[in-house]
Amino acid sequence: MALPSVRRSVLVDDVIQRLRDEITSGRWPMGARIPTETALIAELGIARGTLREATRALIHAGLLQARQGDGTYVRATSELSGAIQRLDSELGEVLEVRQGLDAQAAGLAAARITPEALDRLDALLARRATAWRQRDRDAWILADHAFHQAVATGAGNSLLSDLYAALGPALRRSMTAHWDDHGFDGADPRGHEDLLDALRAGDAVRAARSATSNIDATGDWHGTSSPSRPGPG
Amino acid sequence: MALPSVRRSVLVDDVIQRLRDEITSGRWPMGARIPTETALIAELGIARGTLREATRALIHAGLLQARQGDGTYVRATSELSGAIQRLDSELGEVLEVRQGLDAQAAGLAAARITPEALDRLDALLARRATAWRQRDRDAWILADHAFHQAVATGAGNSLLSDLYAALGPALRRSMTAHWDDHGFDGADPRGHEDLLDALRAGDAVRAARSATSNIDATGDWHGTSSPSRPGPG
DNA sequence: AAACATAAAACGTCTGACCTTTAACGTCCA
DNA sequence: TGGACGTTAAAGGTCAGACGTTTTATGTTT
Repeated sequence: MALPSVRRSVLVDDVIQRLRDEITSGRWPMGARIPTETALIAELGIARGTLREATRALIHAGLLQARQGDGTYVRATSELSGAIQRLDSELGEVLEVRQGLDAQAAGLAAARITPEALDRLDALLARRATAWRQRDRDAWILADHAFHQAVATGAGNSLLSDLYAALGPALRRSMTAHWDDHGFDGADPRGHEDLLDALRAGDAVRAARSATSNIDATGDWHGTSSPSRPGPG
Repeated sequence: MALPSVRRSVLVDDVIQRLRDEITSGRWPMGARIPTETALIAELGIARGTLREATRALIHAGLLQARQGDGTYVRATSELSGAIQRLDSELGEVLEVRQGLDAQAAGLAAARITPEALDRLDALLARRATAWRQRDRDAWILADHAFHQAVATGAGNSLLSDLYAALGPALRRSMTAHWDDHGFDGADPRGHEDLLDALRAGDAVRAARSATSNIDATGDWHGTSSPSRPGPG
């Protein structure tokens, strides 16, 4: 017989899917405490061990977080972040990937970003500049990353946006580390005004070039970056 | 008390880490059947439920695959692939992300790829051309993807390479779907000779441009692609 | 009002049993 | 001899109950 087996689904997988749906659908929002094991057992009509296997899978995936004596909470809505962090890549590698995504995001956003998103980018750029003037490291990193993330979101590609978000923690760590090594001298005083202009003009080529012009962790093969200062920005 | 709790590690997490190490270290190679639950219980000195929670986590992550009545097998060495597939992104989105990674990979590879890798690229290109002449869809898709993957690997960035590999299944599905819609007419008869030339010359800018010149699922903002034929290539 | 003791609730782990599926073995018959 | 078939052992899947550990809330005391 070559019939590839009906493969009656494994109960645990159904439960995982069920719990996952509650999270991705938003019925269990970020940060919320999900029902207790006892409650879920009763509602789903399964044994505790089966439920625990399901929740453990989602905990490992990064979607849930269990706290003994307290409860289980929604920690994320995508498994990408956890998976990427488990690779614990080197900082330079993360920056290189970010650069590729940045360029693509900028190019796509030039054609798709909405006026409202452009306004938000403007505000984020202002916050970034303020943090710079005040020499506020954490605020600057946060604003810079929020700007880039907003561009990625403006690209209208949820996979791209999710990927960028998943790289977020590693990127912030990278930024902080770089900062601790070089201080404010190592960072880029320039803003992203040029990129924002390009997005406003709908100029994809210029936007893509601008997005990568002042980040370069590996040698400046993009040709437009200043060779002497390879800093995050 | 503000002491953020010593948080004595949870046993299951230790077990997960232990199993994960066996996989990533290669002691349990791809496709191998891992020891039986009974054996692992004895070796680790834990209860069956605890072990099952650990294995279930890795099963959901895509590293393991359990088959009732048979055993548990190593299915992958990275969790990225499973996480990305669970997003079930639209085909166009995957192609856009691929485009960004392609450009970055090509640019980096121009500076880092080894002569041996270049030879391999040459061979893959030949295979790709042969498949095209013989109108062998599956062989063509396989060779094309292998070429791109080899470029990504040649970039000397393991995160980039892993990401590209993780997108593989979705990309192949995308290719196949595109093919079923358009047949050989929709595909790109051009090869990647220009890209290979650029890599050989160490010309990063040309390599990056060439990598994205003939893929375009979203409008040809890269400026060098022919506007009339948006096909995978 | 602050500090301490107590109890309840939630997740963590263990034990043992039984079910379902698969693979391997051995037997039987053409 | 070789294939078909039935048996059986082994592996993962599910259930049930018990007890441990941690956190939070409660309530009492000083």
